[in-house]
Amino acid sequence: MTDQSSHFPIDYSPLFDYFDTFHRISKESKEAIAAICSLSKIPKNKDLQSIGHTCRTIYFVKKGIARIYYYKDGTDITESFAFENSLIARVESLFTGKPSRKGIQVLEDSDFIGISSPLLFDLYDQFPDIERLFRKIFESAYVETVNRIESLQFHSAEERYHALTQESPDFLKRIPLKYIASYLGITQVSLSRIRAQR
Amino acid sequence: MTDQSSHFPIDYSPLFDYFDTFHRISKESKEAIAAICSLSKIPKNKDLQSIGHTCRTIYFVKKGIARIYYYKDGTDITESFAFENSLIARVESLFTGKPSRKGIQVLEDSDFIGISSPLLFDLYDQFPDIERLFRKIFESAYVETVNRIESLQFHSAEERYHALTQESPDFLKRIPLKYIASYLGITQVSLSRIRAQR
DNA sequence: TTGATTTTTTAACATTTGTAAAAGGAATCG
DNA sequence: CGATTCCTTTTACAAATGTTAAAAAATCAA
Repeated sequence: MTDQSSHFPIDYSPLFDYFDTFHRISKESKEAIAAICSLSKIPKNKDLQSIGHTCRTIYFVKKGIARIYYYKDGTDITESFAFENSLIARVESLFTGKPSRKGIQVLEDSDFIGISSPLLFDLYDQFPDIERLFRKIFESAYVETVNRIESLQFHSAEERYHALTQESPDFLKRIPLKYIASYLGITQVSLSRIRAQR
Repeated sequence: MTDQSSHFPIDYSPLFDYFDTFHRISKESKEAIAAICSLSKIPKNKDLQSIGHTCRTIYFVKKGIARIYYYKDGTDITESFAFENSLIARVESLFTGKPSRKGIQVLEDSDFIGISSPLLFDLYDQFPDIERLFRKIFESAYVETVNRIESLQFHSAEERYHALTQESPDFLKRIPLKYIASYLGITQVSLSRIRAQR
């Protein structure tokens, strides 16, 4: 446990409110989940999880923003962002057990509730409602990812940028453009050009 | 039930062998799944599922190839392919219950085992091992999709083409290039150009 | 506040990819 | 077999995006 994590009393209500939007679970199940959580406070620009380690924690963003990133030929690329009241994990490592080539970096001073994934998966046997809850959560994330493929596969960079600004104006206010560019699959220069026209 | 589907005795062994690679389920669970399956034989170039309908069937490809496709500004775009011994479904409709803008077309004379998804989801309550099986199947599909995003987000068309030819030589042998082009996120002309160099 | 650092924009040019049209090949069907 | 249709390649040109470098703007820290 680092000095950034703690087992001091945590307010789990935002997490459980989030869970409720997918599937309601019993009081006992909530207690079982609470027992495998810890709080992490990470300052701006620091890594919550570093590249090369296997993903063994699913994070709920209580406050702040995080991004999953990796390097392609030395260039920093953002795979995804997570705002308040959402989960973030490097699923390609979480579900395969392999080390991740990706890291999680924090873009503002942020608070996370970390859920130990090995312990969580153990709970599935005893609490079927927890397994169902996370099944639904990841099914929903899967759908989002499929829709993102459609966006990358056959929308122009300009279309993707405008879709982003309309759907999530928060992106522009809170995330540096250099990170948004690679998220959209383009360079920072291209993004500047798109923003300049009009 | 169309004339292309039947409830005549089906050989489920390829399906259950496939399931076993994810999670072993009981004999009773297998029987319960078999009870909600039907066989579909679809001739080359016909649609297995047409655009506009809600996805209520998960298909296992026993023989042949299928692709999920849609139209973007009048252009036919392939989202994904499925070969023998894999599942295919329009998940963005399956998990949301909304009508799909996508269809499933068959590229060779093909045989499918169709699993009714509403009936399958009903089985989850009675057979937790079935829920776990499909949880793992879709987690795995989710991981594939995340990896595909990485490919589309920051690999050039040429890199994507060469990766495809190396990983799945079957693609080139069995799938028309016009479908492969849009799957890679490029035009047919661009693909021809990439193939021509060297 | 000031100076240093980081982020964003701009410019010039190279490369990749798209578009449209035509030609060549391959497959299909009577 | 021949004719038709569909698939793939090629060509020429246009548009989009990448690369590199520098300038401008914004942010950060002392």
